[in-house]
Amino acid sequence: MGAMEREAKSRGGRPWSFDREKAVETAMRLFWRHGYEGVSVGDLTKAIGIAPPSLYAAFGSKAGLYGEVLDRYEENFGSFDVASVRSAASLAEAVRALMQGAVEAVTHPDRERGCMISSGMAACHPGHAPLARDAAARRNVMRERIAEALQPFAGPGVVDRLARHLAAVLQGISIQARDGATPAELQEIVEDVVSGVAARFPEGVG
Amino acid sequence: MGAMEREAKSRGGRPWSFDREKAVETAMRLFWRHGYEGVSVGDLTKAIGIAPPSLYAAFGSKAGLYGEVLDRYEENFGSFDVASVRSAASLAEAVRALMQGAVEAVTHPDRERGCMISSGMAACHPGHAPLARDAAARRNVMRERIAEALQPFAGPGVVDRLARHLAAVLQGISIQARDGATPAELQEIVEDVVSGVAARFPEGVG
DNA sequence: AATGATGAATAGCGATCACTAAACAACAAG
DNA sequence: CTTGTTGTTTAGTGATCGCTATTCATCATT
Repeated sequence: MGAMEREAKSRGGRPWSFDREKAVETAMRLFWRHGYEGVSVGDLTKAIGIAPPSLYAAFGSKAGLYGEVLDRYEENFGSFDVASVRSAASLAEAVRALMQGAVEAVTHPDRERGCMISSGMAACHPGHAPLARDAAARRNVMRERIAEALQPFAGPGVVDRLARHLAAVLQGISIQARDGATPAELQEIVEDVVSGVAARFPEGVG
Repeated sequence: MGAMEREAKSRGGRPWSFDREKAVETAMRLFWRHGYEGVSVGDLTKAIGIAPPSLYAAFGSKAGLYGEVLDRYEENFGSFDVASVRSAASLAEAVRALMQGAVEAVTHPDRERGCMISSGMAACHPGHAPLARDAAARRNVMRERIAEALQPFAGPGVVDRLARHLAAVLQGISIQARDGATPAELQEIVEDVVSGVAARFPEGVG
């Protein structure tokens, strides 16, 4: 049984001179703002405060660090409040809860604007195609998570189709947030979508 | 009056060895697929079939060529069929015409998928910030054009707000088209948006 | 043909890219 | 201590980046 998880048992040797978590966080800030191709290894090492070999020893490659950043991003910012969505009183209210959370996330004053997953790695150098595929896969997962969260409110056909619709709106909201749209303006989009859903699915619970 | 347009009057000297229009088209294909930072000057000169100095003589810089590509892109693909939108029978039908055209554009089998403006230059190296600002400005113009096309169907408040909503959906549709969504799937998004608009603005003409 | 203007080709600029070999430093275990 | 392990440091690797000085080729004009 036991999941043989050996606690950070010292393996001997020189300890890390930098905080790995903080390094990922620093890299996230850079990648979030400038994208994968807009950040060089030199930018990363300078911001983290280490030399290139340390970065490669810890993360393998620039792409490896980027992957770890995306994992961390999804853990911290990529997931909406599923509970508040599923406990909504109607499909329209569930959509509102979901989208309001997203608007707050992409316009949070203390963070970079936009969503790393929604509008990240849209186009890139052919050599980075694996990263682009990974980004597309993460967008797909995001859409599936939206569908799951809406499960209680309608049948699978309606839910999957609506999830794609909402994913599109959220991706557009991410871009407009980057472009400087105000939270109020983005909230208007949310209200319009909610109104449309409410009109088409009046009060019903699947 | 007179728009002093002097026809391609030979100014003496060696003539261009390459077709400038075709060069822009070739560059467009590359930038469209791989983004600005994903295409090198070497890629461009190799694809066009010229040496770097010729590219710089003709376009000034990589960024200059990119700008010319975007101008050309907007002329050819960036504008929807305004006439068919404005001649629609209702606001909902106008929205359908507008969005259907966009879906066909971003999933055209003979062209690169997605929209260069909608999902281009979302994040980039700080040194390319002017290009990112230009891209954001073009997205803004796109939104204003949508609003203009919808003018006949509602008051300015409704139209501007709806234009932002539609712009977001179209930006998301561009990303999903790149990610491999089928035209039918994207068309479902359109129908959902149209249904919502129809429900909220029944048959009315502003 | 001679002249002047213009584009094209060769070759290479300095800078930066992602990445690493080799030597040193800091730990645990013996 | 010595030995082994591991991370850090210095100093670079070759490749590629966007771009250009120079020279040559091709045109219109004289």
